Parts: sequence; C-alpha cells; structure tokens
Amino acid sequence: MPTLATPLPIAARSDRIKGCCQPVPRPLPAERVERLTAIHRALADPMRIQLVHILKEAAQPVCVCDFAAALPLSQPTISHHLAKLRDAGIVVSHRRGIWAFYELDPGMTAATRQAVDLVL
Amino acid sequence: MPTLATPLPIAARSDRIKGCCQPVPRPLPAERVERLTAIHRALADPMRIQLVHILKEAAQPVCVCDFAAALPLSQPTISHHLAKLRDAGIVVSHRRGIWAFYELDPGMTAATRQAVDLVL
DNA sequence: TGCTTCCATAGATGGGCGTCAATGGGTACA
DNA sequence: TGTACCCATTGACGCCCATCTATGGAAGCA
Repeated sequence: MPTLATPLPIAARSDRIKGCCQPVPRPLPAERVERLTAIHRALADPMRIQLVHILKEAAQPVCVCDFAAALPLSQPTISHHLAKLRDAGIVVSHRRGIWAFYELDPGMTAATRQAVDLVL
Repeated sequence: MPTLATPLPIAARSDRIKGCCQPVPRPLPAERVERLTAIHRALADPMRIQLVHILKEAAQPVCVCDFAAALPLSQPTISHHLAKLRDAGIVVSHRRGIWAFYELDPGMTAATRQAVDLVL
C-alpha cells in the first residue's frame, strides 16, 4: 500500500483487495471513449494530417485531383484517407459533375474542431 | 480543370501538368507532421484514453498497481501503454521503492496539452 | 541470504491498417 | 453511341500494434 507521503511496509496491506494506493475514479463511459479514440485515430496518420492541413488553408472546397497532385500517394489511397476523415466527421464531400470536392465539416463536433485546430 | 464558380469542359486543360483545380498550399514540414501524428497515435487507443483520464482526475501521482486494478488488462500490457504515453511526452514516471508512479508531464507541449484536454 | 512483491522487458500471436494495382460506376463530350 | 476522364471500391500484401505468457531485475523484509 504505497503512499507518497508515508509509504507503508509491503506486508501492511491486510485490507487490500484490488489496487494498493488510492481509489481510482470512475472510468469514462464507453461511448465517450469510443468517440475520443475515433477522433485521434482519424488524425493518427501523416497523410491525413496533410489532407486536413490543405483543407484548412483552402478558401474553397478542394478537388480530389488536387490532393493527388500534392501528395505522393496513388489516387485510391487518397480516396481511402478522405473516406476515413469523412467517417470521423471531419470532412464532408459533394460531387460536381465528375469531380468530388471535400471541405472541413461545418457541423464538426466541438471536440473534433479542437483536434483539427492542432493541425498547423 | 473544375472550378466551383464556372466549371470548364474537361478538354480545356491544355496547361494542366499536375492537379486541376486550385494551387495547393505548401505541405507541413515533415517534423511537424511527425509530432502531430505521434500525439494522436498515442491517444488513439481506448485504454490509453482511460489512463489519461485517471491521471487527470488524480490529485497525486498514480501507482501502476492502481491502473491495473482499474482496467481489465494484464500488468505488462498496462506497462506497455504507460511507456507509449511516456514516449509521447504525455506522462512522466518516477520510482519510489518498488513502486512506480505516473503523472501527467508538467512540461507538456502546448499541443500535447490541448490534446489531453480533450479527454473528459 | 533467501523470500516476496512490484514493475519492465522479451517473445509470440492475432487483428487492424496503409498502400497499390485492377476494376467498376458515373459523367462529359463528340 | 462511343470514348475519355474522374473517383470509389475491391482484393491482396506487408507492416505495425495490442495483448498475453514467461522471464528478469530491483527493492523491501525476515
């Protein structure tokens, strides 16, 4: 039962059942954890960071072909990353003719917005 | 050469070399991208989110055995996650006797701090 | 010294993820 | 109708990661 102030002998843990030092706070709800994890997982890739950076700098929605011109990735891979960002609620897409344009989701969650703000 | 205002015919792309729509901003420096990716990758796991949550709630440094009591993970796995958080500059550890205590890194980067603030 | 306890590391394993080539669907233009 | 072009999806491959069991190192106590 180690204590920062007065560490007790190891043997003095007769009342110990689980843990040893301090009571642990109630864990975060699973749903909340899942949302936080999803946000970070979506941004835990260098190429997706670059995609978000491009979208933050752009004044207008960005065509997929421009992402392909800016990054050393094949077109399917870029499409894959953009889909990940869309599933995470970070970007939205709309087609115009044969082209697909992406922009940061205006209805982004506050937490998501705060995570995106880190990209700069 | 699609434009949002006045989309041009596909054939009208005689000057196209790479890309088609708008000029893309200069990509973020590789070092900056690496740092951002590392922060998000460190938090892109549900158990590490819980670890950070416990540390945010705790008034004192937390013993490893308390993490083990709070989470449904084996002790080596918890040690593994704590090492990941330490490598990311999120937590620091110090031993006291046979125990190891962890706390949020007081010298955390501003960006890291902002990411940790999301956990609640 | 020997025993116990706590924590970290090593090795192994299964699953998830990033990437590409190939393919398909859909739109524009002749 | 046919052709060219853009984008998304699929399948495959390789790598990283989360997890466990087993082991080792370090400190306290008898």
